[in-house]
Amino acid sequence: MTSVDSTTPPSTKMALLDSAERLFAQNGIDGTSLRAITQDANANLASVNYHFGSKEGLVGAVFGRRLRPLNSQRLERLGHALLEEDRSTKLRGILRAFVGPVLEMRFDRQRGNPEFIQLLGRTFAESAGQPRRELLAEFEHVLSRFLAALSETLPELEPEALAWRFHFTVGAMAYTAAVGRPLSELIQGGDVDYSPQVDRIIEHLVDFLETSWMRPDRHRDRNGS
Amino acid sequence: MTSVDSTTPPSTKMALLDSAERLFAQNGIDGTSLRAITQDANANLASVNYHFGSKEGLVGAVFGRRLRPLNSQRLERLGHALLEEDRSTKLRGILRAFVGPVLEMRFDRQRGNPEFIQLLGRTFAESAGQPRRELLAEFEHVLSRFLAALSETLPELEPEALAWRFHFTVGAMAYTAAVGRPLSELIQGGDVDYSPQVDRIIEHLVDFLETSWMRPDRHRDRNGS
DNA sequence: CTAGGATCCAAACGTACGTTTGATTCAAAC
DNA sequence: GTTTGAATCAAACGTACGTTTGGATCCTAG
Repeated sequence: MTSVDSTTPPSTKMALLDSAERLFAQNGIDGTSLRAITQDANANLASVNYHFGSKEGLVGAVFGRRLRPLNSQRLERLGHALLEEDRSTKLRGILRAFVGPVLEMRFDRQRGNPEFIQLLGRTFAESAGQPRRELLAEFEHVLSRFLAALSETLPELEPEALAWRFHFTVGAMAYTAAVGRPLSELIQGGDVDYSPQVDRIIEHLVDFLETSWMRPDRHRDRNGS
Repeated sequence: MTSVDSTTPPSTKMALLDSAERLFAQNGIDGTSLRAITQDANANLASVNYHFGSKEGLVGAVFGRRLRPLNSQRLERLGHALLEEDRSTKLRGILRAFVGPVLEMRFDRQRGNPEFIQLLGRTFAESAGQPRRELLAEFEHVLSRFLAALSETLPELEPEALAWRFHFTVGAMAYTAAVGRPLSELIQGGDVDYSPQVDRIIEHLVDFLETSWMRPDRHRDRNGS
């Protein structure tokens, strides 16, 4: 379930990727030692440097393995969404194409890799202001495609409003993916399994976002500070 | 400007807090060594353990110094907002009381401490799923007060919808505070100073949130999975 | 059967970390 | 003028880290 390719035999390389992904998500990248990873994967300490060159190489491999399929799926769904005619339906489709794959990978225990998404959000927050260049490059194409789609669907929106709304959209999604349960419950210390509710959570979020995106822009002639 | 109390002489203790806050925000808590902090503060390596007992003690002091005033300000503004009669105005007031102090502290170079907010968001993301207990305890009271206020203002909202909307609200705010500029610009690598636009950003976010909060709940009889 | 490349492994290397120690400085109290 | 306690300081302690090394082991092609 954890290995991305179930046909190949369980190689040391894959075991290292799986262990690293899980431990990175739990304790952070810097907080995870190669000793912990290799021990978890039943591999030798030197195996990481042999297979990936360095710890940094391992980090890149962990991200690349999941990020490529994730973004492909987003773009494919975006393509379908753009075929819609009704404006509201199209908007919902775009938003769903953007947040769906991430939240499914986060909450769906069957097909998903919850820990990778947690790692993704974590890494993004850690690098606030100046994200890892590799990570940003991987996203750049996808983000611009979605921005273009939203701009076409809501042509009356000014660029500034578009930018901020997209920003808040990413924020709500990333935070949901990173924290994984409502804050209110986090306080009470509950322990509910949210994996059966994936689609419900996605609909909650898409509802939340769609409403805000449809709102007319009121900031045409205000001034800050 | 950085020290919280400008009347007292520049003590080693305050210098350590200031340096730690800045370096923690830049490189993370684990990524910042006591040697870096004490060097930055022109203090001796052992001074941290003398004044704060341990590195963990220093971390707690860094958070406590800013968190107390921040949450006091939130509750005070919440009190004023609750005096409003018009529902929409009251809702906007509550949302502004919640996100305003954080974003002002993030973007306002005059009165604010941008780096602390960055540190806050970062720490929250790092601890995804199981935040630092101290940090959560500090917030618990504030969060429940805001949840109660929102529930009273929008009594027709079901608890689940309320919980998720509040969750998305925190997400959009936290992400904005952590990243600090629109993603679209982050890709292009721009270098605009957003500090003069504090109020504008807050209004964008409050608009975004208010619209979603006002939406009627449509999930009364759906089922997940 | 055997060469040779890929893989694994135990051990060690140098570096950086948080913390502790014991001496030293300094200013107020008596 | 002496005492006392807080504050500072250089130095060292033990631990953990990422990486390197060089030999052992495995597997496959010739």
